[in-house]
Amino acid sequence: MSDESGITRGRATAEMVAQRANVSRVAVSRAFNPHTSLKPEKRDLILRIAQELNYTPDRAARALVSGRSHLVGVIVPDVCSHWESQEIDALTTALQNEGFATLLFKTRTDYSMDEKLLAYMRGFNPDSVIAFVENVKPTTLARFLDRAVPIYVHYPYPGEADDEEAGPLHDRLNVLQRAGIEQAVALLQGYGAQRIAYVSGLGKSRANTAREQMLRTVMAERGLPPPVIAPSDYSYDMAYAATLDLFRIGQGADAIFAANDVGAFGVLDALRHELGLRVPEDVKVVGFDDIAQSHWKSYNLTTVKFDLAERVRALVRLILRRLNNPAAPALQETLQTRLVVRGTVG
Amino acid sequence: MSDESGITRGRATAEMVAQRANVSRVAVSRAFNPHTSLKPEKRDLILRIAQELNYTPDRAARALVSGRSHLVGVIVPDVCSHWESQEIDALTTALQNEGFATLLFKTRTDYSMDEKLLAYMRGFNPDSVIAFVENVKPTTLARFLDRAVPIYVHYPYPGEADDEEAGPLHDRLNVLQRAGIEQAVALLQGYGAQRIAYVSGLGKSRANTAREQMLRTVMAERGLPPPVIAPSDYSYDMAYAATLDLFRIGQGADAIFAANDVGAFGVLDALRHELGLRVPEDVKVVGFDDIAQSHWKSYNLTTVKFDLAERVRALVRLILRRLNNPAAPALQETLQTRLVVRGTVG
DNA sequence: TTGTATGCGTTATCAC
DNA sequence: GTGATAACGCATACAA
Repeated sequence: MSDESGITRGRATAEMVAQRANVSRVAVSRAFNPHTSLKPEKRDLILRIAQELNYTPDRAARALVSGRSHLVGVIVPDVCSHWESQEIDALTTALQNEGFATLLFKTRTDYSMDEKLLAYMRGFNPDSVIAFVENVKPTTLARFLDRAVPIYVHYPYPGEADDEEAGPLHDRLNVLQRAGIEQAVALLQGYGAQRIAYVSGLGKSRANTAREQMLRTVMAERGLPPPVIAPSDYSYDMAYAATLDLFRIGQGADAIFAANDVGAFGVLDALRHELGLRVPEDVKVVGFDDIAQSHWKSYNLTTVKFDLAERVRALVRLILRRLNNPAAPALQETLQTRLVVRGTVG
Repeated sequence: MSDESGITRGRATAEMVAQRANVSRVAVSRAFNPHTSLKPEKRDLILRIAQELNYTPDRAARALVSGRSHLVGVIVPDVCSHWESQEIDALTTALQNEGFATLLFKTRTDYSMDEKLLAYMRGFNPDSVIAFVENVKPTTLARFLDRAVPIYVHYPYPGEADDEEAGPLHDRLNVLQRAGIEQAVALLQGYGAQRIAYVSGLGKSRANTAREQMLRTVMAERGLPPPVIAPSDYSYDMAYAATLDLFRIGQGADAIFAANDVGAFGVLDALRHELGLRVPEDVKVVGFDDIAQSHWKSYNLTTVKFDLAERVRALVRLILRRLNNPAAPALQETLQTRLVVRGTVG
């Protein structure tokens, strides 16, 4: 617009940098792509002038021609859910270090990931998409994201991992929950618990059903009666109410396994502040996730831990490997769990 | 690539839709821009075929020509900080409804928002940028984001709001903290508290210093001695430690005002679980934010509330109004605070 | 209402 | 090592 005035208003372009440096437009492009060949002094000059002019290559234009947006879509039902906010935080940091940016999308809280959202997201051309929501089929995801690489977080059912010799159909992160759950049940058993209840997560969620199945399997293996299921939805309030029901309407329990830490907090508060029970003397409690709040004194929760840092590293590895080699067969990473012992079992 | 095969591999393009619908490429573009003129039946046909082919306009290409990326950059030091995660969540939902997407960027935790990040962010061409970090100068933000509109969240000092007749220099959201703080101090005073301590947030943060100044002003107005300052950094752990110091090394207090709710949780746990004091009988506690956890039974915190929904609506209004009228003078919105009374004062 | 031509800022493909 | 030229996918001014 005001090109003729010599004053740079608005965004600087490669053309403008080229003019000031007395080089071609293409040289400027090369200066910003390390693997290209360009005389070092020339590159330095260009980069210096670029900085003076406050120039950065436009990623939209770059995406158009290179097919890489350097955007990673992340789909979550709830950013403020504790575990997810911590994962988003770590993921964003990691992606930023690799030259990517996190693009956030929210689903409805009822987990109904509709095609509308996927179509909407596709418009932004993410290079990759990570779905925290377990109930979206990888095929649906893939159908809507032709260019993007979906990463699927998978929670195998007991025994399922053994059938995987054929290899997965889609890139994914397998979260193996057995180790942590076994350790938790052993600890509860060691302290004399017999009647173990499970305050569930959202019924539809695969993470929840896999967790419940695994608990059931492990308890059976160790000679315990099947767990009593108290239906909940991962939330504090619902877990609180479910615990009241369990003891007022149901038969109570020696120990409660919550589907996540936030739920465990609801269980603890219901036991202590409304039912007048002591933890761990009267009832023992175990959670799932090991979020930052779990070590707070009011809760000091014994819980099954995912290693967040390792989980994020695995996700980033999956993304980068797929981007570097689009034709490679489906990739897979696995993540273990383990028990963190604190004050709610003893 | 395999255009000739008739099988649509990879991303569908407007050209392909046009061919199938026997219309020009431009008609397809028009079909997706409601304000353009196109015969309704033709538009319907195009949209139907687009859906069949799984076509969505490429926003990168659209951004290139329209100058609108429909991306809103959000800069945060910590996604998992409770207040911020709730704000990001609400903001993402609201933006999504308006056709925008949230682009997340993380600063260092020491709040050193360096120019490197801003240059990095600029590459993605956000239409607007919201900075939660208070210590970045609006002018710096504006310098790096020629095309984007920075929205600045501002916490006026006591009395400062009166000088604003000249109008602000940048679009911003003013958070007026006086009302909520006044109500809190009045309540504390009503229950006989005299020696009030302030467990601070991060010293450098403007939100914190403004909060502290306002508390000091209000207390002076109401004839109370100045607050004892216990330095902290918004975190649970640091607030916990600061509280121990306050009572073991310092002179203690009748009431503690924490700079945020999470800090208040640390204060509560330190008082109850380590110092053996009762709340509210021995010490009264007030927080700031009213995050979702504040109503949990273990804390049940009396706190000064921002209305999250209103705050997000104000931010979205600012963004849209600026985008619709780039030449308008600096815009401003204000947000009030108020006290939510629960169990930690009484 | 519709189609043609042009340009957005960049990278890839060629030449040299 | 370097520069011209052609895409990338879309929206807009203009002409019809």
